[in-house]
Amino acid sequence: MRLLIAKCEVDYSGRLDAHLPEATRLVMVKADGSVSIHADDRAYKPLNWMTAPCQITESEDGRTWTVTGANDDMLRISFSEFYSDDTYDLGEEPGLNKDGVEAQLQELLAAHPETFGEGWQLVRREYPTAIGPVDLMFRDAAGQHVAVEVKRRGEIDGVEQLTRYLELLNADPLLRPVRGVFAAQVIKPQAKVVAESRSISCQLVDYNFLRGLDNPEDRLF
Amino acid sequence: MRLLIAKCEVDYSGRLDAHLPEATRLVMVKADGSVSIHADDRAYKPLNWMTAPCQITESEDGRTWTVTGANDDMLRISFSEFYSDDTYDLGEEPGLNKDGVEAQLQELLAAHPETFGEGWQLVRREYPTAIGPVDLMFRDAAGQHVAVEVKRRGEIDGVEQLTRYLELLNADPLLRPVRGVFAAQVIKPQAKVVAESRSISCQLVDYNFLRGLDNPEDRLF
DNA sequence: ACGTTGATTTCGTAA
DNA sequence: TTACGAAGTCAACGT
Repeated sequence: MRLLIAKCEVDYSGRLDAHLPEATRLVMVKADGSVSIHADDRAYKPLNWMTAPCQITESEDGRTWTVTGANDDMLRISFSEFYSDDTYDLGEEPGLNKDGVEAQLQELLAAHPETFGEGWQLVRREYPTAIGPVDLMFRDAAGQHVAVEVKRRGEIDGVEQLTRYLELLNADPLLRPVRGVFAAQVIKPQAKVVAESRSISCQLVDYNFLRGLDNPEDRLF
Repeated sequence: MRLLIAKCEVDYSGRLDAHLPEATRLVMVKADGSVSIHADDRAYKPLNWMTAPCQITESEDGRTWTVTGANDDMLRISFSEFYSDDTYDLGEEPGLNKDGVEAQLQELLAAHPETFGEGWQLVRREYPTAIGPVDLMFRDAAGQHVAVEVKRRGEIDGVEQLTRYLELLNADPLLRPVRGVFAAQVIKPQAKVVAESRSISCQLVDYNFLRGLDNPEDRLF
């Protein structure tokens, strides 16, 4: 990884055109060739960047870099002053472990249909439809189909999604009638209102509790 | 801006839980207090981060940082070795100018109603409704109102948005009937299916061609 | 302060 | 490879 602190001007042209007037910034070149230009605020996002794979061409005097990427993307950096220029070997990145995302929630709910009610049985996860897969399809104690949309945070989008699925599923005489359940760790009031106005019931899910069912030793009490 | 190259282990807990095993990484602390941890690949995204506002607390021996943000977000960085530690004053960031985003597409389409058909006339941009502005409102050759939703990339969300507007507009006896057109540089197949099932027509837009109409000198041939 | 919308979104995953 | 949905989405803008 090469870290440059320098006064520079930047032009990007590709999916859009963008220009950065001259100022002092951090220019980061990573081992995969990617380049990013950071200002002294906003943790997450560089002002400009080029994702790998890309190629850096330096001008003879080293004052201009032309970075070309896929699809005519081009980044041009014109340096007017260098304050520091250091290169480091960081070695292998062992990678990030995440825990608590939607996929895990879906997995846990598939394994514990009783969360929704007695006698529920999983039909399948990612139940396919013409407009995409329904997260979970169950049959309730009475054998009626129930489509479940799983979200970490329940917002209106999720209700819209489930509504589209239900429209489609209820057009199928072999499945009809299909109920809908909107399951999430938190459900925004607006989403709840919209869901209920469409007879979709809402189910709050306790991720830590469900995880505890599978790993009783992790359980706190 | 403070740049640390160090061997470290990181734990994040907040909206999810995440763990980074020990490895050498770049830790960046910006002037606004935000912290990000970068590996030697992926231009754009840090492995872990904390957005401002947040507070950094160093342990007595300086080997552990606890960064706390809003909403119980916490990042804990445990350092085992420091390779470099430099602080720079970058000064003011004059800011980024962009060109070619949705706003421009909307502007170009407003100036060129013939993109949609002969005899179309613009009623107005950002046509106001109770649930927000419609990107473009036209009258077609027959004088019928047409609401246009403009996107750079046409996905299902945009169709939903337009659908909500159309519902509302068609409830107004002075406007009714209002047709809908979904205009984008690319339209995803699923979005197209949903749009057409609701009698919303799809219009692909060539940004460079439209821009060429206004700046004939830029045109290539 | 909150909600909505766009983004050079990026990133993962399944078809 | 493509296409779609999620993201610790982030960030800007309007109410």
